Amino acid sequence: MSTSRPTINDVAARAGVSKSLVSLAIRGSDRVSEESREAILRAADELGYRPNAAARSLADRRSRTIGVLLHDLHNPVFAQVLDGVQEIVRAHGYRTMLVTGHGDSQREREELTALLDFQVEGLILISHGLDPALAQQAARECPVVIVMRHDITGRGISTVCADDVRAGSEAVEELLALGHERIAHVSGGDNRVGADRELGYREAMIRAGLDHHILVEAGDFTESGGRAAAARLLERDPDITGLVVANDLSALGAVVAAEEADRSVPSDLSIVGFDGMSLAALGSLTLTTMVQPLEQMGRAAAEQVFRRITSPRSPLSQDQVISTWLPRGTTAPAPPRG
Amino acid sequence: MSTSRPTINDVAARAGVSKSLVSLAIRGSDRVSEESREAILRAADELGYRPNAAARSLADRRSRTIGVLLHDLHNPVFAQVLDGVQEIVRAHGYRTMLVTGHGDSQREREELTALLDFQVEGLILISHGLDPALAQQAARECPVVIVMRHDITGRGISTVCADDVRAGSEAVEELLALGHERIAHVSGGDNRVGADRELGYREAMIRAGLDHHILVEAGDFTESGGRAAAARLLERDPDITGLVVANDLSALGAVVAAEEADRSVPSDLSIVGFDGMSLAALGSLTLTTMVQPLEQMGRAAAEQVFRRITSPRSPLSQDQVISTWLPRGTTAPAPPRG
DNA sequence: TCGGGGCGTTGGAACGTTCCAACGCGCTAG
DNA sequence: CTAGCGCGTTGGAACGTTCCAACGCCCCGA
Repeated sequence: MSTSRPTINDVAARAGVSKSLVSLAIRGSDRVSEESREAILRAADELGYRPNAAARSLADRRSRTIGVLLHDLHNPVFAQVLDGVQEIVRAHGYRTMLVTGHGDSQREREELTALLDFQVEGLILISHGLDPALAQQAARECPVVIVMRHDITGRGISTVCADDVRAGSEAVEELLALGHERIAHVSGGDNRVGADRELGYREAMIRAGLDHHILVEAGDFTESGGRAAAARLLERDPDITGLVVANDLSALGAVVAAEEADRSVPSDLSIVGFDGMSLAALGSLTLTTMVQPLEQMGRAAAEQVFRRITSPRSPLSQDQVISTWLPRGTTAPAPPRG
Repeated sequence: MSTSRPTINDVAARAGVSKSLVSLAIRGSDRVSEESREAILRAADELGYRPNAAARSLADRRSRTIGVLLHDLHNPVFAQVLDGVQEIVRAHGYRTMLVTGHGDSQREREELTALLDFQVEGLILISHGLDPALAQQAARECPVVIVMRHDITGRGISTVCADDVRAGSEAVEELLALGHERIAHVSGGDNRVGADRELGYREAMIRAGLDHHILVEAGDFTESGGRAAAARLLERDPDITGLVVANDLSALGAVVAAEEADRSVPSDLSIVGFDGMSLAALGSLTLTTMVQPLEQMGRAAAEQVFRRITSPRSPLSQDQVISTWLPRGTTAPAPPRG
């Protein structure tokens, strides 16, 4: 027993067959005699043989791995999308390789590079801040599917998104139906998802003839960003009764800001988020939100990747999924005019 | 330009040098002349050359990768530990390869196998349900550090844990100090972390002479499990005024159960969690908890892995970190006896 | 003038696997 | 009785990289 790992050759020697036959047996080929198979598997077991994944992917020039770039792991929304991705990837006998960029473009570039160095056969990008150039460059080397933003296009890029503009409008319309008029918006910052939801907000306000009540402060999809932006809004216009916040995490922050400003939710102030993250259903005040089918988006993305892997000429898709209104504890009819 | 990727040989041909020199130049060796380096880097750039990680780790016999097994990604606690791990791993110029087992032992075995096939140089295991045999087997192939449970030992295994027994006791003692006596416990189920926190609870109750008020229901570290267990406790003994819940996620569930049982938190019922997960600080009712230094635990684990990689004979450590009481919105003095 | 040393450079071997063409054997059909 | 076939098996080449021993060259000192 030497210091380093046993190889296929060691197994072959021990079983008294050739390395080729060991290779076949290990992979479960049916063209190996029962006798040989048995001897080989026993030898492998006795030696503690473990196939070397690097040598494998070098020899067959494929890694059987899908790379996934996530914005970060703290927003549980990404975990939900990832569950959908993993389900499909595993069903295909592939593995996922997961990296996060923490919203830092330089770091996202490094992580993406590492994935491509690993010869991932497909790439799923789930990061609202993503630099389009990075995605386009990656798409020259393998199929790329971008989740949650549709504004990055190019050769080899498919997308899976929600109907963010419409969802933005619907959030407003539901508040209108509850009698709210002074509805303000905490945006998601400088990225397409945020911009779309904001656009939906603005359009719905205009359609309702409430242009003059349009009021927006920039958040950044984090809880603290949402809290700060909501605080600024409540200071700018104390008469606000409705708040459409760009995502659930920020909306949770907005709830805190509301209470700090002595507004009780939902009786004084209604708050709506986006995403439907599972943790927002917890706590004493469960969040009203525009739910996105997160796992389904993950599954759709993975399926598209495999479609493109198996037939590279298959058309690029631009999937869109539907968000739905989920009223919970943070919305109520507008208070009577004061 | 063939259909497949350019290799080091293509770069060499284009730059008019040998592949060996390209290899050196790409890795930034200083024994390459300025002239050659320039020609090589230009050629590589023009061809879109990308080093093949599989070939590299095969030739090197090292992957420069640390494997991390996470229980799952939905509990943000794991993301926090992971942040600490990544910080150290990146500082060493290594990469992390992340997998999750979702608490399924069979799946954890598969994922661990895949990591070992990839020749990870070290392994960090963060999963309370982990099968000890898996860890022990893995430890025969590379350094293993287990986070959050100290009961798995063996050759090649180090641990990084919190002082769970003491933390369990301290949670009780803080409630005692607030005047509570009927303090019940939602446990974390069949694993060591849960068992330790429960033990701490029991010991503190006994020390306080409150043996007869010891009351435990089993949760499973999830929000729904915590909710159900808390509901059972409140039904078994309506006079409970304090609830020590095995982790924050379950404690959030317990808050919901309390409200469903018409108990207001914290005036009727005080609730304490464990972990200090960041999302528990959100919402209208921020959770009182025994905080663990999660990122620090991640850093400690990664540092221990590298210590063992660089000097394999270095001693196995059993790090313990300190949990601290963090009073927030879910605890209050005990209500007067009814 | 020549020998030696350093420096930039080189080809070949190795890493552990998969693929491929080809082998020998026994069996069957002609 | 033999040609052909299928089956289980085999060695060698390939995958893209790193490492190593050795090369030629130039410069310096003797």
